Order: sequence, then structure tokens, then C-alpha cells
Amino acid sequence: MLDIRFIRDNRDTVEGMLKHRGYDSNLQSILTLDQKRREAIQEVESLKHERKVVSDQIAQMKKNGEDASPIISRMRQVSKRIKELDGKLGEAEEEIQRMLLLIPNVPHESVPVGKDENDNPVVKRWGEISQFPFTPKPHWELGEKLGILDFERAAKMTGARFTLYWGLGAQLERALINFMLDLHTTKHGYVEVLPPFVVNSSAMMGTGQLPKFKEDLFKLEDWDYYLVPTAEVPVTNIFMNEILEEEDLPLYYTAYTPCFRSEAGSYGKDTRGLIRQHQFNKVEMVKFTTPEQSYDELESLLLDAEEVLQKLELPYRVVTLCTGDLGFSAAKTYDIEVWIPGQQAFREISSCSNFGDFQARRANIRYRPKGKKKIAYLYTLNGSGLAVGRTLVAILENWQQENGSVVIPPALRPYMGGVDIISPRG
RNA sequence: GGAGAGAUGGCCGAGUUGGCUGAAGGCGCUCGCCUGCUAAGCGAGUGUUGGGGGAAACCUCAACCGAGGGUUCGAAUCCCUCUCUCUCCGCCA
Repeated sequence: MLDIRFIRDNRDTVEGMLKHRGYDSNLQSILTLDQKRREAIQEVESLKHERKVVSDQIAQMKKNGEDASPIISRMRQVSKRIKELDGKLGEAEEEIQRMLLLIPNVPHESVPVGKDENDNPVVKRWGEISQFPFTPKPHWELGEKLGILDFERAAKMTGARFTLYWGLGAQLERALINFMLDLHTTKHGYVEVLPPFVVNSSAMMGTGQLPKFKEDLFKLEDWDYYLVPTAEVPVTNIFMNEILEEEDLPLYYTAYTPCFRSEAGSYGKDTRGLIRQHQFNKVEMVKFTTPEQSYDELESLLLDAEEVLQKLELPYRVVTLCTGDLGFSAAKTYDIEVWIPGQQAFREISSCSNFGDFQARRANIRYRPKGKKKIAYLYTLNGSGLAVGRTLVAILENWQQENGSVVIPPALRPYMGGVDIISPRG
């Protein structure tokens, strides 16, 4: 959420920035409403002041045994008027809030201007694109032949876009989760948390999924509860309505959760395999920082995510999302894209973003800057470290052998009880 | 699911016959004094949000005692609804 005062004072800048991300903003209506609101405040507050003073008078008069009824009946009118104005003011404030919640974040100045994903500049490449002396198979073919992925049976009990993992496949998924969490906690300094997998609407509001992207979420019937689409939601909202001390920042958290997404509007895309599921596992990293250090923290967050792929020896590249491709809440985002041999393409496996104070303002997460009196909104960041299902896809496809077996990357073997290869018979 | 108790400032904790209580007292914290060091002691200060003014320091007004409504000239105090916490019973991994 943007600061209404910032919009008021920097209208042209805000409009220009939002235009770059393809958002056609009409700030006039919100500013008009804001003007009205401030006028109403002045009127109602002066009446409240009068009420306060006169009420004290009434108390005095009663004490002295005087007759206060003429003033009381006059104040009755004043109170009535206050109630009216307060009602109108409340409506205006709600309307402003509603509008603010729908305006996307302003991109950071370092974000390249562009229209869509084709304009995302590649900023880094790592590893050699795997060369095979045979035609690499897609992971669903490998997974089914190995007997570790079962899409058909998952569809019986649930439906499309769900997967049943068997045996070493299930173990591989679990190994990846532990491997990632251990890397972030022991080497990168993150504190592991295990949050609820269901959150309420104010948490969804806080991180920006609501009110605009309701159709992407799974909601529990008759409850104000939603299945988490990412651990970002519960973890960022840990400090909702709290004030932290600057000396406690930055805070690093990592969490494993399953993620549930309705994938509305993606009917034709990635219909086979694990790439696009209604439920997938993810290890997330979340940071709470001061504004000053946040962009350095974004760089190190990216490196923390990259290291997972490096240890698994999976080739990838990093792109900076251009203004037109940026997510609703983000000020700046790097996507890590891993090489998928079966598709001969790079596919997103992690998204690392700085949200500035956008989420903090929504979730009301603040900190006390050292040496200053005024409290301020802190900055939130998060990144996947990594999407587990897609990591499993990348391993199957990049580490596949001609006979359909898959070698386990060495870094992962301790987590696989020493298993170093998954073979069709195994 | 049934019965009961509670929710006040960073923390503890007064205030529930409605009226200078944004809120006593204590702890903590900050600054100053004092002290050979530490501890103790003394003095001052110490919430948030919004409006208005100011270059700023800051000044001023309003709101906030779980949330939202209501009664009243006036509500932390009375009434209603909701949320959460705790205790007991039932059920249960």
C-alpha cells in the first residue's frame, strides 16, 4: 500500500511509475476524496473540542447545583451532528483505504522499464547447459517410469494438478526440503519457523494477495481462512501490528510450507507434470530490514537462493523483472530460472523480491530507528529457496541417464540415506 | 460442543456508585546529578495515529484502555455483538 501523503505530494511521479508497470492509475478520485476527508476532520474535531469543553462546564454546574438543562439540550444537537460527520468521515476513510489497497507498488529506480517478460534482462548465468548424447525425457515420463510420480492416481482422489509421490520420489522431495532448510539455517543465518498453513483474510491483505487476487486462492468454506499460497504470507505477517527495535534488524526467517494456488486463468499452460500444480512444496526465505540496508539484503537473498542450485549442480540464469512484469506488491524482483532439458528452456524456480514498505504499511509492521524519535515502516523481502517440486523436476531432467535412471546430486545423498541413483527397477 | 473468568501503556498493575484519568503506583528504558568501581540513591523525561501550523526542533487540536456498535451533555467505567486468552466438562491426533 502506498502512503496517501506520498501520493498527494508526488502525484506525477507516482502516476508515471505506475504507468511503467502497465497500471493505468486514476489518482484524481482518491486525492479528491482525501481532500474531502481532511475538511471533514477539521469540522468534526472542532465540534468535538466544543463538546469536551462544555461537558466539563456541565459537570461544574451540576456540582454547584445549577440548572444545566439549556446547555445540555444544545449539546444534544452538537452530538448528533458529530455522529453524522463521524459516519461520513468513516465512509470516506474506508473508501480511500479500499482504493489504496488496489494500487500496486511503485517500482524501484533500478528496475528496467519494459512491457513484459521478454524485456527482462538476464543478469547472470551459472553452470553449463546440460548436453545429452540422447534426447532428454521430460520429468513426468521419467517419474512415471521410475514409479516415483503418479499423476493418474492423484487425479482419482483429488483432481488435475495434484501429484502422488511414491517411494524414493517422496523421499527425494522430503530430502530437498531438509537440505534447503539446513543450508539456510546453518550457513545463511536464517531462523527456521513452521507457520500455520491456513491464514485469515487480514494476513492475506497484509502481504497483498487480497483484496485483488482472491480468485488465485483456496478458501475454506464458512471460514475466514485461506490455504497459504506461499510461506511469505504467514511469515511476513508474524509481526503484524508490532513495532520492532532497529537493533533487532535485520531478521532472517526460513520456512517450509506446502503452497496452494488455484492457478485460475492458466488452463492451457503446463498441463503435464509437476511444473504447475494446485499444491506444491516450497522453502521460503523472509527478511525484515531497514530501508537503508534492504537492497543489499536483496542481493544476498538472491545469492542464498542461488546457492541451493549450485550445490545441486543445476544450471540456471537470473533475470531482473522489468517494470511491466513486476508483481503487484514488489518494488524489485529477481527471478532465478533453472534449465529444464525436456523443454529446452529456463523455467522460474525462485523469485526474490524487495517489497519496500508496501507490505509493512498494509500489515502495520514498524520499527524504531536508532537515535530518532519517529517510528517508521520497515522493509520486507522474500525469496523462494526454492520451489521444491520444480527443483525435483530439474534434478530428474538434468541428472537423467540414457536408461531413464536418475543420479542423485552428491550434495543430496546424505539426505537420501546414501542412495545415489534412482533406477527403473529400484 | 457445554459452563465460567478475563482482555488497560514496553512489562506488572490500579481504576467498574460515568465527569481535568492518556490514564495512579511499580518495574523497565533515556538523559542529568551523585558515587573510587559495581550496586544503591536523587532529579527530569519516557505511547500511537490523524488534522492544523512550522524549514526544522517543535507547538496545537482530536482519537485510541481487545474490535465494532449503542445509551448519555459526557464512557476505560453502563448495554449489545464479535474476537482472543485462561479454567472446568465433553470429544479427540
